[in-house]
Amino acid sequence: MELSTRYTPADFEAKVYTDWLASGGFTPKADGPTFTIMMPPPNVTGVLHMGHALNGTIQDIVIRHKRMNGFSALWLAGTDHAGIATQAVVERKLYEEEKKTRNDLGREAFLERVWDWKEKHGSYILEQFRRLGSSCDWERTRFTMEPMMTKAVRESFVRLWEKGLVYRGARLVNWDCVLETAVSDDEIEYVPRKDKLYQLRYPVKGSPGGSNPEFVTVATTRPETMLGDTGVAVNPADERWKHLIGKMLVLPFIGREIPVVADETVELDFGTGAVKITPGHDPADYERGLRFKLPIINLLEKDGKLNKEGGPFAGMTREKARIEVVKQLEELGLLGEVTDYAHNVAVSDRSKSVIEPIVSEQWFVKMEPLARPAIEAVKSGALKFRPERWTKVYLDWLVNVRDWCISRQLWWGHQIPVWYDADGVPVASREDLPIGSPHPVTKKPIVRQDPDVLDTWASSWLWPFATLGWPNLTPDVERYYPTQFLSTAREIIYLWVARMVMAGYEFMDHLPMDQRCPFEVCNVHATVLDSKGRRMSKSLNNGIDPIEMIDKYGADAVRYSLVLLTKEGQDVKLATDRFEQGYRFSNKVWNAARFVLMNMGSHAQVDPTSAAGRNTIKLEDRWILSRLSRVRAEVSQMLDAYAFNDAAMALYQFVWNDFCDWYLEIVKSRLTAENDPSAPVARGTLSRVLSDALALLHPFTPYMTEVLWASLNETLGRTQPLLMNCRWPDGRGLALDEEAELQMQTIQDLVHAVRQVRNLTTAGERQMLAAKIAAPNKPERDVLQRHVDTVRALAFLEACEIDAHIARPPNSAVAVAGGLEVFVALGANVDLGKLKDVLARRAEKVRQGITAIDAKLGNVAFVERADPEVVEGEKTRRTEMVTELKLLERNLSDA
RNA sequence: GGGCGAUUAACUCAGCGGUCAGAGUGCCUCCUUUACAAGGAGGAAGUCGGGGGUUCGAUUCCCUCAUCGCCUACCA
Repeated sequence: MELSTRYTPADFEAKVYTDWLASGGFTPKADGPTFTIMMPPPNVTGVLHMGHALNGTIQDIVIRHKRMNGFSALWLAGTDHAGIATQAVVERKLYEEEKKTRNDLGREAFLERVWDWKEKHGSYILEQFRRLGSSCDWERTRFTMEPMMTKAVRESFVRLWEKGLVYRGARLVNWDCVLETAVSDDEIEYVPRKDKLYQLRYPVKGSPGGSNPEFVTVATTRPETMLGDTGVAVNPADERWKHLIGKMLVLPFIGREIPVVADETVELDFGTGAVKITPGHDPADYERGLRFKLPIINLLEKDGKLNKEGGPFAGMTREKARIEVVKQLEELGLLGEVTDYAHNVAVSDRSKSVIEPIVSEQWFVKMEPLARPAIEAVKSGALKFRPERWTKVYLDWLVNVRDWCISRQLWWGHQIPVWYDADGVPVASREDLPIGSPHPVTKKPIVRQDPDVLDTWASSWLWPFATLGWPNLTPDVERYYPTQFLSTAREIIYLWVARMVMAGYEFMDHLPMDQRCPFEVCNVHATVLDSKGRRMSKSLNNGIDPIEMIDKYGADAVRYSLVLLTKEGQDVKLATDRFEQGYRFSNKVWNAARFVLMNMGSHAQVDPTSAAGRNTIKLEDRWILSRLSRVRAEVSQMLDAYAFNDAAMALYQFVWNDFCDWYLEIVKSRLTAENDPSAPVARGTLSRVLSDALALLHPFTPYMTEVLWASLNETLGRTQPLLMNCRWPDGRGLALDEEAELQMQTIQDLVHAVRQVRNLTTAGERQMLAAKIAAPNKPERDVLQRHVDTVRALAFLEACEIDAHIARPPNSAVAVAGGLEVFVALGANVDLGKLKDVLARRAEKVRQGITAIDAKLGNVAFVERADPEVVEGEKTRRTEMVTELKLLERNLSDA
């Protein structure tokens, strides 16, 4: 295949993906140990954002790495029906296009619309994951509302029901008056708002009327809720109100008599020190109400209008009622101060309407018994968080876990599998109970199913096993559960992660306890922020579209950039130009591969690790193979430890710095020279290093490496499977070669010094590109003399003389590298000031270094207590520095 | 109010008890040499947020303060 000079991913990404699918796709092989990842199912309404792209990249790196390591690797994807979000999307569309509400259509017809929408748009985000290169087993793609999930949801619900963990009760829930549904605490956001703080006066029962009645003054931001007040709380230590504790107040408008109670949680210095208690519409008051056994009064209809409990205000919207209540209190002289007040208001995530806490009949799940094993899971080490600190977040939530309100007044979702007889006796059932059929317990006819649906998380908490076929103990359940790795965003640690762990322990009870935890590792990935450090959000319109970036730079570049930028779990500020780093790297690999390929052809190759290879191998070959050996081991170990950033960095440096900057440059002359006896082994080394490097890079940049792999196979006439299905490099024949690395280091230091001095002068100032090098140290001198051609080529020299001692030529530029001196002769009238400055600066730095070391070595405590190796190291370094300083000083005085 | 994280080069970030503190970008100088100019060679650039402490030794560990961010919480 002809490779373009520039890396153009758009040319091949789609084709490569097709090839992957054609080769059998990403279905895990039937044998071998398994490794499973469950993708957090994105909302069907979702569009890929940077967080998804990062998380998709992480999971794909892991699964490809495991696949190459011989695991039967399953990455299962799917989407979440996302109750409120999806229903809202379809409702909005319905209204925009037909001016109809869901009630106009009726439940069944509306649900058909939602399914239509899902069929049309529901795979969009998974297509986007595919563009990223995600190697999910698409044959096993799931949806949280498909029949097998429904079966699992019912099974889990009925089991909890049978254990007495499901209960129905009048409880305070967050009510969305626009969507007319309860929403969980997790679906609420708090927005700062400027409101008024009103003081209301409640007359004390039996106090003299007329001009000087006695009042208790309370403060509130929601005066209309006073209609539902059933008490007033004061702090028992409050001198202002103490004497009224136990007295009754008369609630204006309603005339209800309500007690003054003593409650230590009332702040003395906020408002008036007296708190109205509205158990029906305030979470804190609800708690207080329970404590003091106060009646609960519900003031609101489902749409937020006041019901008959609102007395004269019944039928008004809550906004109107607020205005009216205040007005009429004022007229009665019962309104105290009104002050400006800034506070946070709870708003529904979906509808953005103000949340009303409201008492409502809901289904709940008792969480405490479920939480216990989930807590134990982290304590026993069965579950590990990465970064570790998230363990605490997880535990804090579980230890203080509150019962889970699982009913939602929506249509889109799993309808609660509870049926009632005519007396309203509920029963949960795995199978539908048709109307008229006998109630399994009371034997009376069933009259209706509960109209509510379950919270979305009541299906997604079953994701790790329901997607495999549970409650049936299918071969997939047996084989792929429990999973090994979960990667997700921090904000769903409670919503999803903790609940999956609970579900695993609760429902996978055919397994022993130590095999029930649904995943071994929970990786909490970084949050991607915009360049100013704000969250990327639709409302701010500050998001960077990953697909746009893929179009521009390629999926590999997007993946590599994200991994290079995100150090495990640490938030990352992102700007579009950051993707250039990944692109440049991809381009570099691409071109390095092109270079290798164009030097292969039909030329002879010798495997550098073979006996024949060892006869003709040269220093640079040994060196790059040693570096390869090192990076292979490091990357393997880092990926096993899920240290993606470290692994990507190590590969970046190996490919760019070691392979491209040094090895390719050194080896060029051997490849172009005619009949160089060391050329075949150079080619062998090139193809070995490229092969291994492509394989090591494959999990990170799957598309590009696959194309280059195919080209390499073609050029070498190799028959090899797709790189995706190849084995992870095993390091066969490779070993660390300390000697080669040390000798190359000497060459690199010298080349660097020559380039330095070269670049201090212009072409006109140099008589010729000739350097004289003084290397008094024999081992160094031998290495350099043996590789003088390499030095000459890399330092762009025409001539190079290396000797033990060389007198400094007149009018020459000097560089000092360790114990080496480099001289480049210059023309007669060249100003050497610039060169002297460099030497002087360097000398100063070395002098400071020596002073610092002397201070350490002069410190008795250091010499006695520090690690002997450290002391020895300091001494060695001192000797080297002294040598260098001498050379620097000599050359400074000469010049 | 509690908890967590961050503060290192102009910018974005690594490092995290002991080699004169690193990368990418940007900046300066030079180079069209046949893998790559989205490249190559070289260079400048940092009292590692402030203050204490532990230690022979602190950017690294502890305390504290400051600033920014996130999560949590019943100040009505």
